[in-house]
Amino acid sequence: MSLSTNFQPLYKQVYDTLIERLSAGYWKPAAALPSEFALAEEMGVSQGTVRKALNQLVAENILVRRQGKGTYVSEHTQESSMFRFFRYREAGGDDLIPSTEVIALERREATAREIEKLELNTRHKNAELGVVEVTRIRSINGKPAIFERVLQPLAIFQDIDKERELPNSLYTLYQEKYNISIVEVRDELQAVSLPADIADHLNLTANAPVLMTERASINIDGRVAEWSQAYCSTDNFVYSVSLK
Amino acid sequence: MSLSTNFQPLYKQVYDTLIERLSAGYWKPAAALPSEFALAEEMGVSQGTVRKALNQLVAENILVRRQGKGTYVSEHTQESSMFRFFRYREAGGDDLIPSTEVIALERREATAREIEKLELNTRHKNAELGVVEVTRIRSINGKPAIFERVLQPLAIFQDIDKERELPNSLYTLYQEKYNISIVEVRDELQAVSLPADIADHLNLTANAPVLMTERASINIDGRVAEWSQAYCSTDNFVYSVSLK
DNA sequence: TAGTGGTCTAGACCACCAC
DNA sequence: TGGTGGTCTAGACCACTAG
Repeated sequence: MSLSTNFQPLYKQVYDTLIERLSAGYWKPAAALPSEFALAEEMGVSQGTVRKALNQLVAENILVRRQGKGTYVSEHTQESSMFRFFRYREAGGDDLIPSTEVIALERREATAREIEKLELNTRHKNAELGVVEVTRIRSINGKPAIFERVLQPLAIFQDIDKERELPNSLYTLYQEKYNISIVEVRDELQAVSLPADIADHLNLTANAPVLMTERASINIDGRVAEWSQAYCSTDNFVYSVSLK
Repeated sequence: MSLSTNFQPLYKQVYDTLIERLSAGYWKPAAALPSEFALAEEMGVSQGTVRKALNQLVAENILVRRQGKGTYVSEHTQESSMFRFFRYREAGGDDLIPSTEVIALERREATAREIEKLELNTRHKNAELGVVEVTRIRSINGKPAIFERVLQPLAIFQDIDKERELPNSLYTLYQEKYNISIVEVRDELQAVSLPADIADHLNLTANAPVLMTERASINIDGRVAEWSQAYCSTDNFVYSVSLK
């Protein structure tokens, strides 16, 4: 076998091993990892090589390091999830914290388009095609602002429709109960006329121009874990994003 | 004087020095920097410390490294600028390359809001408040899709209204002629009703829902270099972005 | 005081490129 | 063949944390 085709730097191999363990839930959220020297000895590399892999994971917000204490699995708190992935801001730029109310919850089969968006067909033949659809209203300063439908594949979130209560930011639940750590979201935005049936929920007139966002949320293992669609009035706020 | 308050790691000092030189145009776009060892000797640090600073600049797309050849200043080509900062995509996800037509060009005073957005007041008292406003139509597949107004402060872009021709992606011009390297853009998106005077330019009906984006473009020195506003129909495409 | 991560150095070896 | 960046190691010293 040729080595050149398979060659991976040691730090990359260490990185992959760590990702694998984190994906498998080997270390729980907020848990401390072994020290750099301990990991280095276990994997048979130098401490500097482990450090390089750890720094990469820190850059991806998967780990956090605290000088003098240790290296920890990032915890998706309500606040950090909001701050990181919730992109609506006041026109001035101030952060907004929405409150959230679930208005419907249904277990059903995914449609063809949803199967594609959730990449359910690529998993395996005879894949579980059931999903839970959660419909929520998110309010800002007490006023309804965002109408959102979230799709959760049952293949990933077993019996999530049996949860007693859904938190404001679902990602904390995903991490704690289902070993799903969202590390990336992919948004697609369009301006559309507000559908009449949604207008009621937002106290807006039908056909008002609203922002429609579709979001695929990516797990640490690189696969789509959740897909959602939202309608948002941008009369009082903006979708704010920085590209580097 | 206390050292602790001013303490900066060596690699950070090297980084700052390099940023300063790049901002000043000490190295031109596409130019090769000295080798790691040469920089290390010049700055009195080890090669590993220089490497850490260089890698940071590579991560920020400011430098590119080619194994066996050297380290170069990133060049803002038409293609790379488009791919990096132009976020409109077909619903399927394929890249779009717009063509661009300038329909108006005016030199005038900035309004109060524009002064704030361009941060002209923070530069110095008696700052130059003149701007050039370029109005452009960007077409995709030959059909007008985006109506855009770009504001260029004369304090940064001297006599830019005298340019014979403006390229499709302005950032290449900024880098080549004005020593401005855009390293970040901050977008704010809203859904609005298409104003009547703009509807004509886009062959759309007035009041159609369109995406309105406001963009501040940030120079390598961290300051706003350009501010623009655009109206875009999203009937056939989406604004696509990934958050990590 | 002991253990952790943070910085910095020096040096070895490899892969790639150009002459 | 010589110069460049890419990887890896080993070790020193510092700063922070906790008992």
